[in-house]
Amino acid sequence: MTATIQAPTVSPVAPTFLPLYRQIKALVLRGLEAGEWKPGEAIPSESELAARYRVSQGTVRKAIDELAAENLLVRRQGRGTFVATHGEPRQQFRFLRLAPDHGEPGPYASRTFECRRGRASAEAARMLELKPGDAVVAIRRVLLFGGEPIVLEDITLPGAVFKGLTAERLAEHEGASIYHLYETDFGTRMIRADEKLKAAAADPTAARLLGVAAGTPLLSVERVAFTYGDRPVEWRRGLYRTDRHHYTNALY
Amino acid sequence: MTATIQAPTVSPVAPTFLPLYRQIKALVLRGLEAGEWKPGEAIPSESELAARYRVSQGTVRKAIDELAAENLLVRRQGRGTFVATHGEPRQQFRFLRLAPDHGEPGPYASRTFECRRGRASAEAARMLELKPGDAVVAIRRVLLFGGEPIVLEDITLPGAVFKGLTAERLAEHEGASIYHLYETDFGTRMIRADEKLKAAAADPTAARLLGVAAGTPLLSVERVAFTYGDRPVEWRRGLYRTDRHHYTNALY
DNA sequence: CAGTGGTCTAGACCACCAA
DNA sequence: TGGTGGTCTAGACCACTGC
Repeated sequence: MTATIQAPTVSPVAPTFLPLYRQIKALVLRGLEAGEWKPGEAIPSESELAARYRVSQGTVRKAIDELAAENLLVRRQGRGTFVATHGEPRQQFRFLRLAPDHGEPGPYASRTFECRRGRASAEAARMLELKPGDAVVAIRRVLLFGGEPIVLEDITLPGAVFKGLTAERLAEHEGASIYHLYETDFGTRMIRADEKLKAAAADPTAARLLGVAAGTPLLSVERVAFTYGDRPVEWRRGLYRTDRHHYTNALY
Repeated sequence: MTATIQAPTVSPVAPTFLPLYRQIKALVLRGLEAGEWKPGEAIPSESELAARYRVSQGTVRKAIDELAAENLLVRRQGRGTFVATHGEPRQQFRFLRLAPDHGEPGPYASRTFECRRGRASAEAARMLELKPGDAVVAIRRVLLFGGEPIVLEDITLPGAVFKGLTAERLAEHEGASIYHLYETDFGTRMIRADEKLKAAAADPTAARLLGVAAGTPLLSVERVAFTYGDRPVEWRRGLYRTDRHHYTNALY
């Protein structure tokens, strides 16, 4: 059988042949993007999708395999396949790679200093693919571990997407992942992020907020987070105290 | 068919059921570990392995899929499946995540200052799972990009594994990945590494070798690299200048 | 052209979960 | 017990490589 769900896009250089399971993957992805199934909900069973798309279950399976490998879906044997969410404890710290040098991680908390609406700087506009002057939301907060301030973060969001975001709403959400808030209150699911790390000296403000001396070396983590279709929806810069913590990374 | 290559290990908590393809994977892994096929060489075809292990080709395929996903094997359509190697250009910088802030990466070079044999410190012993006082090789070198010194690295290796390693041998190898040298000259293939990142102030020595002022914030990258069976075989600490470069990371 | 990996199918059966 | 994902098989055909 050489069923073709949609004619393979003929583009220069790129693959001249799009496997059926990739087409199915694209269709499921479109459903996810359109919100056909919400985060935490189950998508239809493999056999149901196979019937819907007129392909074998094995083909659907391979499509879902890839989406699960990309952390967009979560398979649970005997129960079904679910749309991934940042609400579950396991996903909570998926994007925060900080670990204590010794012992177990202490209790986590966040303190928001600022949450105001403003206009995108040239840099913010470039990072978020906006036009300079477009509306943005700027958040400044500190993350505490074991009661100690460890991370100072400046988060910039496109104002058009995050309309009703206030300091109060953030405070209510205290303790949970901010990505969960994006998901539940703004229908925006984070799926991927790029980070650039540097070492930087603490300026007086950062030094005060983190409780270190000015000039102390800090780990600077600049992150752009993306939702479906590689659309950037968050730009943040974090300054990490690394005297008793470190940023972990695994290479394969 | 419910063929069982080896009785599933009955262990507490752990899976009470080991799928056939995992057993095949373990067997292929054993072959890789034993050097049955050398880096860069082709392993037997899927059908050949299927016949050898008395399973279907699909089962072999799934085993190889996982090994390829872990970068231990490389599939090349129409040609075969090959043992991964650090010798190919594509693998060259797999473990070096540094990128210039602007423009293309400049030409790469390394300069080795020191390569001496010594005894493992308590810390080195812990990192490399040796006993304090065991033989080690200590290397100090600088990595240059576009002629500028950017990284200062101290590498510690278990002396028992790296017997004939000298500064001369390192110099001859100039320009290529050091992991390629480990592979070709010492039969030790790096497959995985864990990194811990911190910010640190440049001490006088580091400052001199990197051409910055003492106290300049540097990115400290501590890495333990592993070979088959999660055996640590390299411990290194790098100090990165991040005034015009940054460490990149992708989160999924 | 032969040989390799890559895709797709159809069907059987197993492991797991919830009701 | 029924439904879900997970495994395994056997066979067909396609895409790619090298001779």
